Amino acid sequence: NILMRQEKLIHFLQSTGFINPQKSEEIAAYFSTYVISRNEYFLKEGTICNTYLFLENGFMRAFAYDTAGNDITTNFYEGSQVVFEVSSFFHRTKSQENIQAITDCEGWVITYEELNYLFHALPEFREFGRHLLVKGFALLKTRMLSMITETAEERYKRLLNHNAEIFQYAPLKYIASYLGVTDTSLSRIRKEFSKK
Amino acid sequence: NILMRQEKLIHFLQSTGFINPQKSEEIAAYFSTYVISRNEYFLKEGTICNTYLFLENGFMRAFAYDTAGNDITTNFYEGSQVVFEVSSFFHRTKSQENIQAITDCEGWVITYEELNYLFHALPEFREFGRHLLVKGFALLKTRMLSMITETAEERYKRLLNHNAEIFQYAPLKYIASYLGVTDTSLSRIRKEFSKK
DNA sequence: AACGCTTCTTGCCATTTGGCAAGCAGAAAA
DNA sequence: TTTTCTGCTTGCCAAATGGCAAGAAGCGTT
Repeated sequence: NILMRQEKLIHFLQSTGFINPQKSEEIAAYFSTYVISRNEYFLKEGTICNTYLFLENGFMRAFAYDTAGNDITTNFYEGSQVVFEVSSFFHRTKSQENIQAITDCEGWVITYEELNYLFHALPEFREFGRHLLVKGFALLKTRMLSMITETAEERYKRLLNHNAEIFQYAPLKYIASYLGVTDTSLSRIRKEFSKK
Repeated sequence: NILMRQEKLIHFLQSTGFINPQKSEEIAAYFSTYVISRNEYFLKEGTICNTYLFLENGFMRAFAYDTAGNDITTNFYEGSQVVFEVSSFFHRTKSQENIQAITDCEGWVITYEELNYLFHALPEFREFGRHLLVKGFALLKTRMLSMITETAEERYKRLLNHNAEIFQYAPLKYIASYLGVTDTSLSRIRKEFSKK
């Protein structure tokens, strides 16, 4: 039974308080199942992000290449989060980022057209969408401030406290570039940290 | 004549292509004039941001305090931009940031209630609002990537190219914390840069 | 004009982080 | 099983950035 399996999605839709249980099920019905294997791409740079994914299980990461060709992790995603490239999705422009599964993943998706239809038809879903967007914005601002005011070790601790599970699945180099240090430095930071 | 003086606002409303000239004037009519003198606060931390400001002339900056009590500039604003703290405004929560005029400023404002009314009543204004939000998000992502991949000197050059006017009005220390360096270092970077 | 205040620069040295390369261990592939 | 590849660590040294304090320069106020 499909509805049964949408439990997490329905719960997520209700989580902000904008959408009541009945509407949640209604909205969830628009979503299709989505699975992706480890190392496969959800989004490739140069393409337009057309899929709005609710990630139910698994881990993913977004990354971009800097001018020297280094792979920089820009974000990590874990279960019960939405995954999409905001700018490409809403502005219908080519993405500058890649999004890749770092474990096998399962989730639920709708297309841009479907989402837009729902936004126009359901004010509460619109509010919900804006809430997520604003929350993501605020999170990024916090991370920016952390990048300016904290040392690499403090940022490491912060990630360890808030997203400990990432460390079980992502190789060190992915985490290092996310924290804004080299993998060499992160290895040393981790060594220092383990002494304490 | 008020309408005359709203030229910049009306032009701004049309700039994304979502709002036609007639609707622009209609929407602009909801805005009230706003003036603020140098060093005065548009928003103080601990209060809820209730004002959506279109800045017509002047320069402002947002800043927060880190755990050591240092004042960190999180953003600069110049004419023909909107100024508000996204998270506080939309989530109705206390702001963790301050926003301050760094020159005398003039602009146009609406309240949260007015903006919300317009969002619900006018789909095109809603689109416009989302467009700005997404654009701000994308800009912050770019800045984050720049913070990770570029040296302080490169970030300095980038700011100089994109927001040269800021340098005429903001003291060095404001710019330094925005770039993620100390004012001492920025002074040296600037010295090195001027040699070339 | 004189004073106080802020801003900016600079010297000295410490700390943080990076770059490179070697080595090791474990996992995946053959 | 053997081979190959990837991920992680570590030593050595360089580069970037910070912390502190002194001094110079500019600005506004009285």
